[in-house]
Amino acid sequence: MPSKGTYHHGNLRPALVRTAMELLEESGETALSLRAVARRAGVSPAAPYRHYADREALVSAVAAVGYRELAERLASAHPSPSTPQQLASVANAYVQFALQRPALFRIMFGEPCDHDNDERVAATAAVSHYVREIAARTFPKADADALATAIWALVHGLAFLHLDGKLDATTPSVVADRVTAAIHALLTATSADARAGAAR
Amino acid sequence: MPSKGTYHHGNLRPALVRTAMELLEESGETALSLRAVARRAGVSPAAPYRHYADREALVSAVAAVGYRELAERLASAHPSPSTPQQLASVANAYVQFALQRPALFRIMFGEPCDHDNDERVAATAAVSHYVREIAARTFPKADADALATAIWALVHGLAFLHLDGKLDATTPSVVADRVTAAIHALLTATSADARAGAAR
DNA sequence: GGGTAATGTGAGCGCCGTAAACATTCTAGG
DNA sequence: CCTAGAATGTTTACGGCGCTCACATTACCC
Repeated sequence: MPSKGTYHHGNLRPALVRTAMELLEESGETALSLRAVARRAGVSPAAPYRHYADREALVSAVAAVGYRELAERLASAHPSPSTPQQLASVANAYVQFALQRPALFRIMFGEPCDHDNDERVAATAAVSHYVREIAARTFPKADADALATAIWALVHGLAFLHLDGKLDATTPSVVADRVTAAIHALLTATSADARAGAAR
Repeated sequence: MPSKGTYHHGNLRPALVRTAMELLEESGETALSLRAVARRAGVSPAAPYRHYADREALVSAVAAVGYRELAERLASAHPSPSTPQQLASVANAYVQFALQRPALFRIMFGEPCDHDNDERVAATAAVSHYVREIAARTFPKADADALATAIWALVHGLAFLHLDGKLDATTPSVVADRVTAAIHALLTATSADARAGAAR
């Protein structure tokens, strides 16, 4: 039970990532400086170094919670998709996440990641595994790895192209339609399975 | 015919993008500072501001030549693809470009782009149009726009996932195989056309 | 040739990441 | 309980950055 003299913050480490997250949503990725985070957390510029080796380490921590939130979002779109439509809705959730939280998404994927961050590689591995599960469940006869890769890449690419305005996105619903259409095209690929499960 | 007293560089504007490009290849994107570019170009830190409004403007110029070089690369993979195999080879060129020049690729796609840069939007529009052409030629009966979007997204996503180590890439040839496999899956999608043109 | 626009310089502001030395608080072990 | 050390936070400082402004130099056009 802290909050006495305020010399020691009491719970800085998690507070830093939370603060960084807020700053990210409010002011974009360029504003995410270690000093700004410290300032907003009410602490001196050097304090964060007691908990994170450098700026990159903090950013990685933020990215890690981003991965978790993305995973939750996908799961809530559909807990365990096994039909093409369900797959499409998960794909949509992925792209919507990217569009609603562009700065976070860019931090997660838009810059080189240090491979020795366990928290981060674990989180991304989880997403990867999740996609693979979906692919295997939806198209049991297909090569799960290849299919999962293709699906993830397609969705990921859609997210990034929209994020960069390369696809003249307008409203979210237009984006959604486009995503669904693209997914639908891919689905038809694994013909045998798709014909059994797809609506049309 | 310059090179007298060296007060005036004589041709700074293009020299800046060239220098920036070199710096990018040698030292990565984080090292691409306006000051570093000016230093290497043998000019004072404030000089670039006579030619580019700010750092972002110079980066955009670099990105624009990146788009042109990417377009050349794709064209040289195959001038005007009209079969699935040719399409796959172009896709491979795209991913290889991303892996061989990661810093440039990230500058092109990994950060928000200002929409009022004519040079840049023109260049990206060219790539977009090129992809659409390929799609239309390879699968004349398909919805060219949707298909082009799906193909570009798939390839773009593959590039980025590899770039971020999300797909445990090993050798370039492994990457190539994966790209080809993914493309092949997508190709089968537009069933009617594909069955006429695909090798199997 | 001389005036004006284009181009480059220098000094300086405020921000950043990071390090080192120092201060305060927490926590175990005697 | 009390004290030594480990944690945690502060201060100060350094160099690099983007960017601006006043000024110097050069090029170009009448």
